[in-house]
Amino acid sequence: MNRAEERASFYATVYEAVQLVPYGKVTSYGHIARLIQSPQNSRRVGKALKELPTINDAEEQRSPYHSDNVPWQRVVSFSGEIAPRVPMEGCARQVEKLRNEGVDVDLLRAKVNLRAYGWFPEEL
DNA sequence: CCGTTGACACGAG
DNA sequence: TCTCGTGCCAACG
Repeated sequence: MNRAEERASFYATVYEAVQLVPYGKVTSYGHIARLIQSPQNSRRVGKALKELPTINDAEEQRSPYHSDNVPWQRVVSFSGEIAPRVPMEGCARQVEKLRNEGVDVDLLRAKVNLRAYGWFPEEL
């Protein structure tokens, strides 16, 4: 497998795992990494989500995964904090999406209570 | 080859 | 709780 193929494979695995996170629940980047048997790659999970195409770009990129069928908003930091990013707009969208599905978000800290909304199964 | 970056994790204090 | 330091690892210049 060359590098591009390895990357596509890794990303697809990440997206499939993220699709398993239940509506109204959240998990962490590190947990997704563990679920896909790649515990050292939590940072890369974030990278994969960052590069998740929009539904419009998906077709052109031949990608079956896009921001409308992968619940990217359900992945947060290990502390429950919603990862800040530039542009900050993305972060705000994540907060809104979570609130729309009933997840309480501490708006001041941009943080979710993992004890109430966390989803951390040992295995798939 | 090296240094820097980044939607991260985690344990010490 | 919260701040820091350290570990990780692909991607880029």
